[in-house]
Amino acid sequence: MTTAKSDTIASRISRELAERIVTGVIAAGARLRQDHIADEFGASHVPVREAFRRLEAQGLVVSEPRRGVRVAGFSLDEVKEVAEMRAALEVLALRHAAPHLTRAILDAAEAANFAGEKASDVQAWDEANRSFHRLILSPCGMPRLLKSIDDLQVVSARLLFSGWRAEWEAPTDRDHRAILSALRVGDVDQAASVLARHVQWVGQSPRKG
Amino acid sequence: MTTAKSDTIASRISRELAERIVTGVIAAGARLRQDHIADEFGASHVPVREAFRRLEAQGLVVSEPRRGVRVAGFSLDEVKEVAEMRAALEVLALRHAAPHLTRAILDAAEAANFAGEKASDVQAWDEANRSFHRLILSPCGMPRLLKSIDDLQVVSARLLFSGWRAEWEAPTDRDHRAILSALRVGDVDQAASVLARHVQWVGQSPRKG
DNA sequence: GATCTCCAAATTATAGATAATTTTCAGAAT
DNA sequence: ATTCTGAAAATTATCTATAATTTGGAGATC
Repeated sequence: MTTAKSDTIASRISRELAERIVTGVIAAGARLRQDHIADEFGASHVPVREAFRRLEAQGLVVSEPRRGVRVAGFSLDEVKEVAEMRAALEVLALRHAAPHLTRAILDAAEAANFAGEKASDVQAWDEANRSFHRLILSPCGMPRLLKSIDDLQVVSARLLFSGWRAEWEAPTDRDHRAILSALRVGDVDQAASVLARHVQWVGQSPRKG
Repeated sequence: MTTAKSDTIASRISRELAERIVTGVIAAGARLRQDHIADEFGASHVPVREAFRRLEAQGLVVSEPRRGVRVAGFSLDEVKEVAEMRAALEVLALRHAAPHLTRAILDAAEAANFAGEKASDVQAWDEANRSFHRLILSPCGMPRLLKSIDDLQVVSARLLFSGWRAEWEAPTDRDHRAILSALRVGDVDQAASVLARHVQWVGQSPRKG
């Protein structure tokens, strides 16, 4: 819960800002002023600027040379774009991960899915959903690919938090189950196909679930 | 040729360092020391640090919290990984770009391809190759996707420059031609399939063409 | 009343200085 | 000779100060 003691200030700031952006505490398009943020964190603006660069790399903010930094907007088009990228990359990761998936991993993924279905708020569901995907994709052993997927997933999460918020109920995740079933019987194509559809569906309901 | 006058120092430094890394002037694994680089550019280390963050985002350097920054290595595995990511993303981009491709664009791509075949050094060939891909993919209208592809292409280029160097001759690019032919007759699937194979081939010859 | 000009305030970008951490290496102990 | 120990040197991370640029708006002009 508490920040890992010996982390750099810049990374602490970037994590905190990322969370605020994803959860909608800071709205899309809002301008981020380095001095104000530095004040708030009791730091100087130098680490704040570095945090900005990281957020920029993740696609959470956009920065114009001498005109400052603002939270990246997310139009329907952008959401779809991210969803399609995720679909393409997650399918790639799954194909490479499949040969290394063990019974134990699939069981863990099933547990994560179950946790998601029992989640009482968006945060918990998101957490479980993330775990599920990470569990079945990590064994691909492609760190750069996994990093990209992770960044895209973070951006996707903005949609999740913007759409609902208060009233929310966990959907029974048929897709996840179908993916697991297919993987258990070694039908990678089927699993990949469901995964692709699943990821794109997530990016399809910008107003209504 | 001269640096765009009113660019920020940080971005000038990051561009310059990126070029050195890609062309192999700075070797993989080499440590980058902020003060030394700052001295060399006649700047302070603050913009150097920001440049580091950008290079990190592009995957050209890796940074460990208080232990500095070093040029990212590129093992065979990493090269393959990047190639596969490129293949997946370029195919996605092509599928979205295809409906917007005009005769004029395809002609321009053909010209770029021709320029590549006549290129006398690696640099020129790389430039032409980049143009070709950019021309046929840009019309997809997905800026984030294009940015990702661009970053991956930069990383791929390291391989190119490391492998050859002095003696080098431009290959007649059958794949590019095949892609254009397929696109001209509207066979997107065929074009996508050749493109995927093509991109992965590039990442396949780490020692020998 | 609307638009333009120019100055003040706010903000970004860079420099220079300082604190904290890691690396290096000489010398002691085994 | 090899492995520890510890202090000096190098390096990273941060802070404070300054320069340069942009933003916002008051007052003048049409």
